[in-house]
Amino acid sequence: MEHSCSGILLIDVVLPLPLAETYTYRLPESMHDRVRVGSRVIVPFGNKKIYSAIVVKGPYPQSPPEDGAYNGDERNDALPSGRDWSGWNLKEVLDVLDPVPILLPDQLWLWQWIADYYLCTLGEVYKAALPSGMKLESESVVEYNSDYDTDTPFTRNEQYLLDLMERLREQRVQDLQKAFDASQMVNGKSVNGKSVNVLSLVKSLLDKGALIMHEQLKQNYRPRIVHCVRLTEAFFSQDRLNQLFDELRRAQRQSDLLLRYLDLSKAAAALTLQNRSLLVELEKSTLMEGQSEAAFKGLRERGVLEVYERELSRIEGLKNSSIEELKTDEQNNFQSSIFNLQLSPAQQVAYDSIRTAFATRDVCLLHGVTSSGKTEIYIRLIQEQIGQGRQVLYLLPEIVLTAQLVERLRRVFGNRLGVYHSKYPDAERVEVWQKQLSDQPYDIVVGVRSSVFLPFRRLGLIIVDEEHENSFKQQDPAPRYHARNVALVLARRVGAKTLLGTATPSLESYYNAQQGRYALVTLSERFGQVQLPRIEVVDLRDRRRRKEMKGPFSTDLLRAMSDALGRREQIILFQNRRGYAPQMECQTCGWNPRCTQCDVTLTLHRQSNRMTCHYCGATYPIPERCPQCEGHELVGVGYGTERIQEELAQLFPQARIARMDLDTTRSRTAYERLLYDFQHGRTDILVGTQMVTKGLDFERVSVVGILNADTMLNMPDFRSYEHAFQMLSQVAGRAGRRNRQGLVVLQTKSPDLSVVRQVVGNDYAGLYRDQLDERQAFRYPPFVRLVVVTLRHRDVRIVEQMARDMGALLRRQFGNRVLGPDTPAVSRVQLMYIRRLILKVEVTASMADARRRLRQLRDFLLQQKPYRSAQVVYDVDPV
DNA sequence: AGCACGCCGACT
DNA sequence: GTCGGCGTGCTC
Repeated sequence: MEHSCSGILLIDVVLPLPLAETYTYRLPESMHDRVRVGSRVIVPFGNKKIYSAIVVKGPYPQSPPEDGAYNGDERNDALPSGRDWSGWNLKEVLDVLDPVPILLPDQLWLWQWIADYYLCTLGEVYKAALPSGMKLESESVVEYNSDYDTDTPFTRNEQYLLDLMERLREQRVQDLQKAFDASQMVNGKSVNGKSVNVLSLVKSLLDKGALIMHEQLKQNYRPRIVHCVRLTEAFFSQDRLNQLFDELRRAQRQSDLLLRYLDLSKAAAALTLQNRSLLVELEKSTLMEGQSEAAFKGLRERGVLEVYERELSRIEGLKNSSIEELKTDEQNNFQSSIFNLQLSPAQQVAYDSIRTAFATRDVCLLHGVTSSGKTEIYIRLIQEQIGQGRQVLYLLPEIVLTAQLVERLRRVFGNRLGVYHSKYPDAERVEVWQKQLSDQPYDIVVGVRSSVFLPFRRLGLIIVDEEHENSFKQQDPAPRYHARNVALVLARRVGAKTLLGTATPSLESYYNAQQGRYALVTLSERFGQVQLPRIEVVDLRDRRRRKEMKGPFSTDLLRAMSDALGRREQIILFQNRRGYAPQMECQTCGWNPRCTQCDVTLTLHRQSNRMTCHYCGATYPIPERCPQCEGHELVGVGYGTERIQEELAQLFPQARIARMDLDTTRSRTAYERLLYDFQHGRTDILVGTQMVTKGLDFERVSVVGILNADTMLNMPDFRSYEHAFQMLSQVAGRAGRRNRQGLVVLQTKSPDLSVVRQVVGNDYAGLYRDQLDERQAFRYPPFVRLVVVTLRHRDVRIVEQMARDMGALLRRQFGNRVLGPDTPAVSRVQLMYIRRLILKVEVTASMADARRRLRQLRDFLLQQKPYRSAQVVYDVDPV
């Protein structure tokens, strides 16, 4: 088949690397018709590496016709126009992965917008945008050369490795050392306690030709295998099961798990009719949501349940189709109540207002107090969009995306709902992506930050729930994008509406609403006549003086807690520090252990019995004696969640206490189990960090304790009051569900701060007014845009000089809109010294112009000899 | 980001 | 004398 413009065709691609440029490759004739903008291709890059790259331009002829008839792809005008490659020996594309592009034109446009706005490269956006299973990268593999004739002499180690390689066949270079060491271990060899450098052995063997090396693409996509669970033959009888439940009287979790299995698999019907085929196939992961792995093991060992593997077709997940059928009675009731979803009068008014607003406006801010039932309104809006053949993207901050919410939405939307979550296996994300490209995409996708990158063909609405949450902003690797703002840009591009929902709007969004840029809908009534909690402020200094403190607990709080426990109600305690004690101190000389790589004190963790740096993650053993004075008494100072939990166990020995923080929620299952147990009343007190503040709905929580609000109130950040208000209001909102008013005990040393009064009075308007005045007076967002410039270098003197130079250069361009350089509170992380500058750009000024200058400045500075090994990071619109 | 190339310290 | 440390420059 002849392509319309035969001859040599080129394409420009972006690689998944932090490189500013696109790269041009020659497209072999056989691929001419199989590549389009948005396709992935395999290309060689550098000496040996192979990557999957994304086509951003072409295919286009090598030399444009004289008359200039060729315009390139009109959607990619923004990309650098082709240059003359004649005389160059361009590399060839090795393979085409997607004849049908995996990116839609609007997405590529969005990538470019993000790269421009957030001052990063397209490659960095590529890396963030695609699930890793879709970004292939090669790795070096070495192999025994069987054609090799053995007359060259080898050293003993070489011969040893060669023998090993003959047995192992293909090995990844990065795994070799491990394989070598392991083999030596088995053979009881020890080379004077010194480890052999395998890499150099490999190199000499490669030189001698005894080994051969080549590049291999990582096999990242595997067909998805799911583990399914079934009841064994032996227990497939009503009588046998009854007997079993009897045996399991003392194994609560096992019997719960079994009940759940019987429930979800519809075993009841199957058992009554003695017909196995009525059983619904059940994925292990579905069964295990919130359950204990140990309990599962128990049932397996009893021979009750068995596991089998099943390969899933790429698109049609078993999970979705089966879940839809799995309905317990409770769920069925819930479902019908959702389907004839009766909105309360207040909800109805809000819903109508949003619809009216959307008739003429593109963005609407829904300001609804905690527990006002925003989700029901979302569901209505989603149903409406689906009814019109449009798709919906529902963005949530990571932690709020719980099994709880997904199950609830799934009951309404069944297999029209997709979930895009970083804690799910990557294969799942790849599947969601592929499904979105298929002709039967999900109508609604619930997802975290990165789901703004998913392809949608008919996007009608983006819901950004908990709009104020800072986790929508990506912090560390570039692109440092804000998913809410990207969502707004995407929606405008594709003509979709955006709904921002929250109980505590970010100042920016509320300001935009006040300015008339967004419609504003307020929902100030809690759903089902639940009252807002009463907030009692406890003055820590006063209680300390009056000796009314037991460790970190005021007697006020303890009284409220024991009352609640007496009524069999639940309690949430919020302490924003994980670990046992945030600091350690020698009782004799006052010495504090510090991280060797960072400028911070170490946190004591009792669980691991080590000291941990919360900045770089390094851990250290606890020294026996103080290295400074030889003293023996090294004690933890202050309270982290671990210690709170421990003290509670002393104070309330009968209460069941659980802790929820980064350390107890490493895995998704652990996280879900904590929530599940709390929700089902298996836990009385839940102690936790920020995590407990996020949109979790529990029926029986009547007391919320904030142990120390001061850490939040004293942050040296112009947003600290805004953040404190958000966090305190959110955690307070967990208290008080049905028929009883909840109580929040807020402990602080500064009870008179206006922000504390505003939290108590649920006075968002007051907070907004105060903060806005301050932001205006001191020129902070939303009146200016900020760009934080961070400089890092291993050498203090260089970073300091560089910061001064950067300051001078910035001031030459931007005058007094520059603050700094400053030394941040944590001035060194992972051996890198840090300095910081802040640029304020008036919202009326051209941000595009400022960004261009910033790019130039960075390039210029990094070209200076002493600064080459420095890092310059721009954070646009920091949070 | 890799990776190769190139110039200075502690070891077979 | 060499191995190997990481500073520097390049990748279509």
